[in-house]
Amino acid sequence: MAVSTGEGVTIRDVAARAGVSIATVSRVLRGNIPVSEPTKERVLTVVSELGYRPSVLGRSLAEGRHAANGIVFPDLSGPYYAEVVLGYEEAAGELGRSVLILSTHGRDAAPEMVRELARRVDGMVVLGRTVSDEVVQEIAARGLPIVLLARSAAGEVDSVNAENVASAIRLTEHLIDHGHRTFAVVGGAESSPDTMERWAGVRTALLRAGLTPPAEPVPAGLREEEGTRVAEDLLVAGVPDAVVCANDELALGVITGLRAAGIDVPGQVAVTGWDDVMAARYAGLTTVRQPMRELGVRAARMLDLRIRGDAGPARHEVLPTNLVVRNSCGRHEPPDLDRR
Amino acid sequence: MAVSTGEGVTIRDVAARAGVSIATVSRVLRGNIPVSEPTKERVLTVVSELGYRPSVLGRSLAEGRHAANGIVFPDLSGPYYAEVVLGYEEAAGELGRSVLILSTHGRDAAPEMVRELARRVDGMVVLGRTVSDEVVQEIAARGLPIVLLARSAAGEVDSVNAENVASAIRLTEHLIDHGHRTFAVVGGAESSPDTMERWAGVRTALLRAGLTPPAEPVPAGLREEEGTRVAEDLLVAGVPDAVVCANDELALGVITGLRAAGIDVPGQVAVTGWDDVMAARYAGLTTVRQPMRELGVRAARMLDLRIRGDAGPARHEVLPTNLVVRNSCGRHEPPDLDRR
DNA sequence: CCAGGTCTTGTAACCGGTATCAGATACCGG
DNA sequence: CCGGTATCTGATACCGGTTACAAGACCTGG
Repeated sequence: MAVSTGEGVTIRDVAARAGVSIATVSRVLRGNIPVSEPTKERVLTVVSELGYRPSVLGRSLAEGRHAANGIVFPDLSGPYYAEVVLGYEEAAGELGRSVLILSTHGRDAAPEMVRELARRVDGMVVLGRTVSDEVVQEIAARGLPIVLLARSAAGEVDSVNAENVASAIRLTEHLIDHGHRTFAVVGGAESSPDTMERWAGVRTALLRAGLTPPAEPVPAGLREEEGTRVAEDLLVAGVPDAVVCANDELALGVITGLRAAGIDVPGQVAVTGWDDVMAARYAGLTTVRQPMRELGVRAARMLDLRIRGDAGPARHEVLPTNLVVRNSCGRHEPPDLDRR
Repeated sequence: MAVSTGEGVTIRDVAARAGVSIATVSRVLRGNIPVSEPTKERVLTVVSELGYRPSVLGRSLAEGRHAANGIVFPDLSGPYYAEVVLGYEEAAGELGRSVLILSTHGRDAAPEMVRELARRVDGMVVLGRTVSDEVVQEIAARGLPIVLLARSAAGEVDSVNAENVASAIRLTEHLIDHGHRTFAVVGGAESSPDTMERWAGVRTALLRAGLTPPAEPVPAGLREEEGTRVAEDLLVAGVPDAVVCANDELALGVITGLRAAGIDVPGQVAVTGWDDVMAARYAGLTTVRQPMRELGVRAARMLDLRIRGDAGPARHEVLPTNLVVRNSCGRHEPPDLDRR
């Protein structure tokens, strides 16, 4: 009979009750070394009687691995990181690995928290600029597989990124086609390598068209409130033809701010975002969609390869993105509100 | 000099180099048992020379605890779960605990995955109806602290919930004030205890007003596409005055579907959601806001108490929610687009 | 000068598994 | 009937920590 739910039952209990040594129990359970049929059966019977399940800790200590992956991200607010993490968890789960998450929230203790995480996993994904390159290098040098996501590759470390430059060029060309001539770019800056690439794309397209790119991005956090604040600043500094924002939340905030001041969007100013979050559809925001979930999935698979011992030079994957044209960049005929 | 980055350095290496026993090293590092000043200093010197950091696995095995919490949720898509998880991670992090996540995705293997998670943590939060009560009870019976979130309390288990009934009554009364008389409720059903409570509230308010509540909710998953599908069904079955949806995504889908068929929302039909996601603001959706992040924080704290050995009867926290009136329930003067 | 107490430290037994090595048993052909 | 070889299995040394127990050094008061 099942004596208990299995809590506290150790391999020694099973061995004693089955009249075998712990080594034999281990062999039966792992299945990698042959055990005679009658013995195997006896052990399995006892295992199910006692509800025995090997301790994860004991096994991990003996095998020297955790069967767990980590992922570090700045924050989960906004759909972007949440989707990436979800894709990551799903893929990692299918590969039989648990997932430890760590959100840095820009805390000062972030490097120490990341190091701590590194001691609990067999490999980890670092999302965006959550910790410095030094910390990443230090951990990688220790032999822990790392995959960088949405972050320029540092040294010999694998990375997964969404395509930024080409999409930014397409987006900017579209705006130019609408007749827009003066541009502002908002948000991002060095804290986010992704946005730097986008701004480079915008710059390239403008120069190609013989237009003057903005000197530098208007500083702003990647949140709605920041967008409305920036809108007010733009009203004072002079409103450009087009405002290209680092992400959708920011763009939506800018639109709200401009409209509150009586400015017609897109009549007087075009505004664009990045990511294609759900609210972007309802606000008619022109934006660029990136395969958020897929980014997480790819990172998980890439990491798994390394954990399984795959060597070789660093790999860098770049996933394609899509320009999604809606109304906020200027009216089209007929107004296009679908998801494209 | 620092010989290495600390990888592979064990307590025995430190002990040997400092000329003491491993017990002494352990004592110095834990600080719970006095060690003479000169010895302590010598040990600490070696520790920093070698960059020694105790193994998480070794320590956990010896102490019989993981210093990690788990959280189980159905999915991360949509802001609701993401925000809850984020709040949870933040609070747990401050309490010095790592966070393991598990998304069930409605997989058949979910119970087994949850059991596996349970073997890796000191306690866990179960969100919504991800696994059956039996599994929850089984794990709780094993002595593992569990907190249920957004799920009716099963037996003697702690729980955190957002208030549902009173808000549903307020929402319904508001719709009745608008003059709506026939109602449909969409989505949820038994798979989500939260929605059952909401429907009970709707029912109560309708009965109080002498109106006939809908026999049962229109079945639908909690996603936009499901909403547009339901809208089509409603067109055939006859459109009610008001459609109360289980969450915002669903409501937005319904609105899209109805408008595509030429129905005026809110002119001909009122539609409401639940959660107050970002898109709800841009779509002018009347909804109920729940403190998603705070739910996660409370669950983490409650769990931590239990892990620290706090006994006593099961606790149940209920957090307040807010009715957020916008346009989708009927025109107000002046149209109210703010967040309220 | 000695019994008894305090401080400090080392020894070794855990925690719960895995894996190596060697011994026991059964089977084989010569 | 015997040595040699597979096949199974047990004993035990790990993995890297924590901690109970005991012992040695030193100090104190009677």
